Amino acid sequence: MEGLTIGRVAKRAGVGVETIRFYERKGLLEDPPRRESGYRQYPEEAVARIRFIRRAKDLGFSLREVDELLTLRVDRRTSASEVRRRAEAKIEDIEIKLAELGRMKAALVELTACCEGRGATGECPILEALEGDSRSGAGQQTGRSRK
Amino acid sequence: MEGLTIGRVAKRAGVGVETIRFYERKGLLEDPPRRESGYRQYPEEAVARIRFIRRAKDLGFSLREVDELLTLRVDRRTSASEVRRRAEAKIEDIEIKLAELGRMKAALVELTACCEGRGATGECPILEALEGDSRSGAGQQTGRSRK
DNA sequence: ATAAACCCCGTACTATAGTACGGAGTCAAG
DNA sequence: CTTGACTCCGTACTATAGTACGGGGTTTAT
Repeated sequence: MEGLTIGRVAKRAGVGVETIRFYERKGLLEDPPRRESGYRQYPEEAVARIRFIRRAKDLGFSLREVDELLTLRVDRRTSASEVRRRAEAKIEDIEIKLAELGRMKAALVELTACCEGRGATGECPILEALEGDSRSGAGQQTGRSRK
Repeated sequence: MEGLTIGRVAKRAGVGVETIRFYERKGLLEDPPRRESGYRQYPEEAVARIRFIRRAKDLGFSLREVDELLTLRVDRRTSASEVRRRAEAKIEDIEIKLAELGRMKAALVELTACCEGRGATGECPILEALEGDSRSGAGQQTGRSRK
């Protein structure tokens, strides 16, 4: 048995078969070799690639951006300096995300501290925690009406 | 002039007017008070709230998750311990994202180092950098436990 | 007081990222 | 050699997150 079938890859990567074919159509996964029967034969690395796509997507990158990340490599068409420039841009994107996630986490941590400190009657929503502590009172009332 | 018009809020938050109405329909923004003419009147805080929604979305949270983040507050319907539990779950989500972003950044940094070192003929794609290094840099302690 | 700019609402359309369907061929076990 | 699971392909459908449109009323700047 040469290579993995699409179903096996899907299972290992934790996605559906359809998703793999979809990524292939989008150019995120290159077309794998086929058996005579037409069945796709994937190398082991395909699993890592798909997992990467998933992770990046969950971090707020679009599939287009993921593709840009994945094709960041030095080859005959792309100079090292060009790759470097693009990689640095991506690093900056990531640093912004890291900083914002950090702030968000800090706000949540403060919020849990809030819960600890007061009883069941505080307010302390995340936005206040984020802004530092704007002003007291003035709390918006949430008119709950889920769509 | 009492409060901001939807257009002003949109401009300050960096979104379109339609997006604000959309968030309102989705329950992410509560229905603001109106003038007699029917015009929405927003308080200043609405801008921060919309910016928060945008940031969180760019970090890979769905609008539903953003809503969950925004409604994390202690009020009469929600006990402090419940809020605490939910907040802690969110903190864990964020820590996972932080760890993955950290790894991704490390891989990109290694990639740029690659570009530096070799000429225009290397390969060194991001997946290799990710799988390859394994034990240098990448300082995030991910706490692989849980779930 | 008039025109430009803004806002109202509902509806319809778009892009992204999948998911599902269905008829046909293929593979692995019993 | 048959059966059931898996694969092929194209097409169609879904959910999410907006965007655009169009016919009106309202504000505001000249």
